[in-house]
Amino acid sequence: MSEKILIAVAWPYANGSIHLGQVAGVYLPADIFARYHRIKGNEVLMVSGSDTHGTPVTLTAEQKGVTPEDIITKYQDEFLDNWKRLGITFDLFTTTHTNNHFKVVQDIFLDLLNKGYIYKAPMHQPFCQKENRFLADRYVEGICPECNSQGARGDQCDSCGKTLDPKDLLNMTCRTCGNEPIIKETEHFFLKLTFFEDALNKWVSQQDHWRPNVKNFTQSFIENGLKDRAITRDIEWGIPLPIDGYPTKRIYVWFEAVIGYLSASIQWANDRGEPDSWIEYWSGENSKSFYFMGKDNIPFHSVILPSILLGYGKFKLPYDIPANEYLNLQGSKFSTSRDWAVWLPKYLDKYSPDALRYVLSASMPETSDTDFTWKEFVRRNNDELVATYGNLVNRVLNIVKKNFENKIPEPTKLDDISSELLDKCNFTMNQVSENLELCQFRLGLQNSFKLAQSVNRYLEHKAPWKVVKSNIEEAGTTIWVALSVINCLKILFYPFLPHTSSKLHSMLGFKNEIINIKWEWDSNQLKPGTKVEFSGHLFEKLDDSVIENENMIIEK
RNA sequence: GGCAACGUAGCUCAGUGGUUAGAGCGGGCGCUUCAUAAGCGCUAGGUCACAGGUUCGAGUCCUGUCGUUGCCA
Repeated sequence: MSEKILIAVAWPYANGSIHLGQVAGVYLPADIFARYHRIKGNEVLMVSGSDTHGTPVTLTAEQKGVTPEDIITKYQDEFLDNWKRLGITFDLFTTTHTNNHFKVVQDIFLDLLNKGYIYKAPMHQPFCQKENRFLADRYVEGICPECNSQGARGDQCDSCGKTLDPKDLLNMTCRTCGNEPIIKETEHFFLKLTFFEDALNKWVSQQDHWRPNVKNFTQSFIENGLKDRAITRDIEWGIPLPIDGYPTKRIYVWFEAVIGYLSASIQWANDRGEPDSWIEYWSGENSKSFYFMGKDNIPFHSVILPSILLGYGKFKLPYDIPANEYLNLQGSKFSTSRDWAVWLPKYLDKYSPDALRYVLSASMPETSDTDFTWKEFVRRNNDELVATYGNLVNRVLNIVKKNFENKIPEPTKLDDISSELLDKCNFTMNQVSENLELCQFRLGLQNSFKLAQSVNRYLEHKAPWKVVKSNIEEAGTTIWVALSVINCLKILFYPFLPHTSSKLHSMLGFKNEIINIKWEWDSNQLKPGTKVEFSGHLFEKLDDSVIENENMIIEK
């Protein structure tokens, strides 16, 4: 029976380009998972969108002298273009700046307010008297009380790295007008996380299928004591409160952004003209939800979102939260502000999407931080992707071209080694299936790759290029076996390397689109006599000069 | 300062308390030559950071030290 699989993917801030760290940790694993489940025959809903309401967005807009709308439009367009080129197949990639999202968030806010899970309380914030507004953390700067350096922001000192409370800054000034703000009392709405502590604790302790890092982190987060958190701010950019009397307050991003998964699901259902079709994904018996994100986002999905869902009461809690660690760049964390990154749009302008998908899948930070270097990128592309897989397809199709008039040969009797190799296809399909369902993407890729190596070994042993001179039937059988396994590789690699599998699909003589394939393999899928067509190498070899050139760009 | 994670082959990384610690790449030797100088086989290479402890048994669990990184105040 087919399942409903909700794939909820963390929302990128719409104030800068996507970098490879985000691809490796979030978007690529989500897409591999989605593609697998789709061809497995499950119904998949994969949603995400631009996070448009954080202070990063307003700050970027002010720095560039444009409106926040200009910024989010620009990056929303860029993200959509990037997903298309890299092959990240969202069912909907929306933004948090839509009427639908506003309405869904406000409904939930009201519901939780009425039930007492949201309450009002006073707090103290910096206030600029000249501009007559409260200042978000990043809108104030001053002297760091820790290291005495100038220019520390309200939330953090860039010089010593300490995180700060704005009211501790010395000589605090307003970042836009330069005046000294006062500390003023204001009222805010708080989410009563403390109320859900016991329920959360019980729920988390039962999640034995979670990754250990996610479960451990969440448990210690809860054991350290949850605090009710303010979910409103005195700002202009964001979602207004759905109650009278607070025209200058907005709902804070970390409350509304996680609700985006729900509002996006509703939007998706409306857009396809079946307005109730989202419900099964959120509350159906036969549904499971998976939330993909980087490790910095774990508590938002394992504590805050579940609290909101528990309070609202109608929907299932996350089934799994396969958060990844970080992909570092040459040993240091990717950093947007320091421009220490490899940017996805720049990458896609120069190199192939599947090369990146392969390299990042092979070194996906599933259990610990991993490292991206251009040297390793070129090496994996050339020595693994091109040499083992690309060359395999190349050499086999070449023999078909030279000796079998570009037609799939007719097999005769199979010897043991041939049967064993065909058996290994079924074995690998099951193995990789299990890997992917457990979100072990790196292992799944490795196991698929082993099958490609087996075919190379098989060819070495059978030497059809020799046998063809004396016994064309036997050579034809060998080539038929090799082609059958290559057809299996096409399926196995499809979640990882969709563009390549698509190309291979038509090379093997199939006329339908790749999306119509199933996660099912049978050696009879290849029909002897079918014309195959070699339409160029699957992968391009990269010159070593790429390493030097790209290193110069990131270290500029 | 507090907390957490990590430290395994030259490099990048796997290793649910249980044989002699693994893979890929790189190194060395050989075979092959259909193929994008690709492929296949063999081989070398480890005090599992260090020191204690628990255990019949520790890379794995505990304590401490050193080192790296991240998060928080």
